[in-house]
Amino acid sequence: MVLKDGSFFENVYEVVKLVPEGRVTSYGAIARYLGASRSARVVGWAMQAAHTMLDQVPAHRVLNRQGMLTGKQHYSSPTEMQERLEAEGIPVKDDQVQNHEQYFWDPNTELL
DNA sequence: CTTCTGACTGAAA
DNA sequence: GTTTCAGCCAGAA
Repeated sequence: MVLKDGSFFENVYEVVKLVPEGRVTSYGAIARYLGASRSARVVGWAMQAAHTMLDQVPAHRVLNRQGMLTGKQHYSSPTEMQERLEAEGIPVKDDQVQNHEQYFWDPNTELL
């Protein structure tokens, strides 16, 4: 997989864009794929910047390791993220994805 | 320059 | 099972 040798953010965006529809991933998985397994925070922080990016980044598919919609609070509407996930066939309850392991998409394992 | 914060994670108690 | 602590990095004040 050829990643852009630009800023760390672009790498994050690229990976997030690679997330298949109906699947979800975690900040740590992305961070680890980029070689910064302990920089998951920066990934999440990059998501915040993604909101200002012209490129559409499916940040709604990025959750924490618990499968909880930690970032829904940062969306235009707190329900946008949940509804969007449900629209892709991902059941969400109490800000938490049901069977998140089933929908989990690890770039290190799936994408390789 | 220093300090703080954060859409996180993993280990330790 | 829960709660707490430390580490990591980029940007803003």
